[in-house]
Amino acid sequence: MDTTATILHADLDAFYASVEQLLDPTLRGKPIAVGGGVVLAASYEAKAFGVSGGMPGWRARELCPHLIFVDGHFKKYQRLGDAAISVLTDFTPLVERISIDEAFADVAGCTHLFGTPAKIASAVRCRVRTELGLPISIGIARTKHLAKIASQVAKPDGLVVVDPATELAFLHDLPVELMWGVGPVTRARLAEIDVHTIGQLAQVPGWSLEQLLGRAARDKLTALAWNRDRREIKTQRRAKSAGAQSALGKKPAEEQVFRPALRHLADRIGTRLRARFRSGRTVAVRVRFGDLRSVTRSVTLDAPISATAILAEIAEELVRRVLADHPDEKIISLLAISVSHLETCWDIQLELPLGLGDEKCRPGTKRGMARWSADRAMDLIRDRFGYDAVGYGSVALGVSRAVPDAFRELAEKDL
DNA sequence: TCTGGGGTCCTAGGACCC
DNA sequence: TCTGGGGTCCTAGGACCC
Repeated sequence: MDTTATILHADLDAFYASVEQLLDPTLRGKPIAVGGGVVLAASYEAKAFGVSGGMPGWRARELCPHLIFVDGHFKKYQRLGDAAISVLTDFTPLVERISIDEAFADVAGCTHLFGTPAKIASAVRCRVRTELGLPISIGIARTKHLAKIASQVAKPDGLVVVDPATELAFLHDLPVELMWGVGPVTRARLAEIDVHTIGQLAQVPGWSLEQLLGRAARDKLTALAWNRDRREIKTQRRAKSAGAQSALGKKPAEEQVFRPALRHLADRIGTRLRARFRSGRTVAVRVRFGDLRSVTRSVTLDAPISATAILAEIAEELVRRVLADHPDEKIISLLAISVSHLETCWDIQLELPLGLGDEKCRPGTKRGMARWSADRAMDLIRDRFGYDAVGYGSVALGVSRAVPDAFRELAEKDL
């Protein structure tokens, strides 16, 4: 077993809000929120009032009357997030990016070049601060789980090293909600049996924990509470599904509402899939009603698909099924489509110029292949002239964009 | 004043096969 | 006629993460 702490977890502090304060110095030191209807990110000054991401704007203003709302500079987030990650990759190629603003790195192989992990982390923090102007917190430990917790403890703008000799002592005093996999529901369930710290969790008998949380959760949490995290750094991760969703406000549950919305979602997903020569066998829709309860329906096909029109037709049929099963629901507030069981079809790319489809990969029929080709032609036009140049544009469909596409793209994983 | 959008993983029941 | 058990896949719902 490794006895030295070489895993870094680096996490940009209040990332979007920090970028906005960087771009506009008059915002520094003030409570700000990126977004409007919904808070997408809050500065530390705003968090001090209880403002947090995902919160409705009116609620945030209620908590913090002087809160300043700013529009996001989403393209800049992507560029600065990439730049911060590339500071890490200047030290080691063993970097696992978790999201726009967060990554693990294993520096075991480069300490002879750059010094101790703590020294490397200090250098990373210094460079991100001076070159990009952003605060970043880093945790260092022997495992990913511990490093991640350490970076949370280090925030804001700090560095915490967990000495391998005192890991359990460090871990066991902390509240359970710092563990990866413990959210509001699990935290509340644990509180019912008077378990609040990771140390207390570690003492709960296995059968009791299984009864409370299920077997997988028990196994995961006991492993983490006893510091038996065996996860390795994964430099390449491909998405297992691709989806898109759109909040609608309160709309009547009718064809003329959900058809254009589903077209637009199917188009977004199809475009992404085709760009990476991916397609999927399972299509799922989610319909959220007026009271925010939601229902899903899915279907698994014999052959994978990626054509917008086919995706849209299947999604429409699934939504009709949902509405048929819930005849009393008159209002829908959100629609989502997700495609999973993804496969890669490189051969379709090679044969496209000849107008031929590979029997294994095409969606069922010649018609499917024709649609794929038409979609690809549209994709190529958009690559040159922009997304709205052609096709089922959201404007043409009367679909409102609650959130800019640039923001959506920040959360997309590699297909 | 009523809550965004991108994902992953687990559970439980049922169908179906051997 | 009733009995058995294991494995895989699909579906719906839910918790969680960023």
